Amino acid sequence: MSEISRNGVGDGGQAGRIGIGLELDDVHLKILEVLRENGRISVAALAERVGISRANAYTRFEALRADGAIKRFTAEIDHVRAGLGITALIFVTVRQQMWKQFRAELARMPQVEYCAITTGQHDAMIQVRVSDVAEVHTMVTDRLANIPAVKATETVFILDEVLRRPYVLPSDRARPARRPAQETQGEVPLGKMRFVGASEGRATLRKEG
Amino acid sequence: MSEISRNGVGDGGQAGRIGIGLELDDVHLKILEVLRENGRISVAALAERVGISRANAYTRFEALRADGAIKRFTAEIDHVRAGLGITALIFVTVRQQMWKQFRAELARMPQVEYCAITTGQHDAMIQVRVSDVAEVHTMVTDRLANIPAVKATETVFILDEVLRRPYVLPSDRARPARRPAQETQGEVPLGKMRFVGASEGRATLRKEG
DNA sequence: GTTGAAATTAGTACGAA
DNA sequence: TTCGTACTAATTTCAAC
Repeated sequence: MSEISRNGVGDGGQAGRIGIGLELDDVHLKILEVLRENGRISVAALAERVGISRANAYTRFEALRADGAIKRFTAEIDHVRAGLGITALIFVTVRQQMWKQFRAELARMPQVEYCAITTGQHDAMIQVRVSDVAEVHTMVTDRLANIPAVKATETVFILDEVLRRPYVLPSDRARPARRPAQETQGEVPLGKMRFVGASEGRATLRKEG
Repeated sequence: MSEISRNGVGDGGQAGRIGIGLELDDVHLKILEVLRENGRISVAALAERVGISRANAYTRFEALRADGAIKRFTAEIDHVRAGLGITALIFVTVRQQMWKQFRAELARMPQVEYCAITTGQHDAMIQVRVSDVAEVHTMVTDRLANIPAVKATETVFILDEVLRRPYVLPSDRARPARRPAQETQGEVPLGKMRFVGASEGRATLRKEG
């Protein structure tokens, strides 16, 4: 139910300022690294693992929280054990200028775990978790189809979740500089690698919601 | 990097056993509910919020952990503030019987936050977080395209993440029984609601990886 | 499954480097 | 800023009920 940060594709090129507030240094990143693996670690143990004093750890911990770099702490739950063995992705085409309504309806659907607005053929992708396949059908034909904002949907099932990392951090990609790209440029069938941009009028969608 | 549980679409219809081990009752679910919102809450405070004794809370907390219903605790990090402002979805068509290789390569790509095997037109969806759009291009044409297992890709960008719930739980959908479906059946353009099954041979893919 | 008291640990405050 | 220490509050453990 929480609004989360925007991934401005438009302003991403400039990069530069990481946050309006806190400037994250290596120590901050290391704290985040530890915390995403073990969200329940004590600040004392955190300080030791990062190699700073307890007082410093408390200060930085609070700063990261206050700044919003850490949004919240959560338990990762095994949805299958919790009785929600079915996961589906529903790609939604949304009628323009009806995003506010769409978002409001989403908030009222507890089965929805994630929703992102995307470029490409569809306008949004939502991930739902339910107990059986019939419920997916009910959701799509009963709930989504009744939202005027929804023009069309396409549903696929998730057969297996191969990989889930708590959160990717910049420090993860400690690659030795940028790799020379020409080693592959010649032999790779680039034609099979499609990038799908937004359809017309989508650039303004974010402002409406 | 962690393998996570399978969502067996095939065995989902039978439902029934939630986990081999622990049978989750209402108290367990309430504990999970609290924990997914606040992963750092003390067990003492948890006990109070759930309405049980502390000793009981400790017992159940440990049981949930041991059983695997709680997989881990993690900090939700604002990727934009962390310097990874670009999120993209890459839909991948994987050459059959090369899943093991595909998974191995995935594990070596730190930008990948999530990967799921899906039914439908493509075989897998991966979500990546990077600092700029150029890095997406590099990833797709440089890394993914070099994996023999990858037949084709389709990339879309995430413009906005509208909703993210820590984890959906069965107790969320406290709907008053099953809603009568006929109220909508007549008027909804069901033709616009597509369900996309797996292409041939996909049913066996999970065993290979 | 609950309560209460001991042992441990966490969180705060503050002076010094 | 960061560190180290001392102080206070809270949590966890363990016992008996």
